[in-house]
Amino acid sequence: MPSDAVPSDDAAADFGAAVAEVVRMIPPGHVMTYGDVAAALGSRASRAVGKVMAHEGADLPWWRVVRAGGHPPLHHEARALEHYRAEGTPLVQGTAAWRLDMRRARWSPSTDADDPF
DNA sequence: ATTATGACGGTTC
DNA sequence: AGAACCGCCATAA
Repeated sequence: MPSDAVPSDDAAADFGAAVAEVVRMIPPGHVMTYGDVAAALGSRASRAVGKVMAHEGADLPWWRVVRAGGHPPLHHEARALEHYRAEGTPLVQGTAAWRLDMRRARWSPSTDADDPF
């Protein structure tokens, strides 16, 4: 049965696993934009990243992945806010809304550079 | 191959 | 600040 393998599952898991890996290495108190995550994979598929999160993000700290500009993931801002306050993510106050302080919250995988290659 | 969609990004009005 | 439009990439049908 090993000769069968699972091509379709492998192909999708490649991008999905890459996204999951990057998201999992984001430290608390910091966030990455969908575009940054995609850029870390060498792609610009910010949308594909979001789709992966929606599908496999159930096991990932999805709240550490936000949109550009400092806005949290759509349909999840309330839940994300709880996590940000709990982890000490720098937030900025608005008149009727809040946003992340990208200047401090934005983080990059190269910052911690655990990757030898 | 083609079409439509998506937890997006950026620009423009 | 909010809405509209286009661009970009990956996935599903």
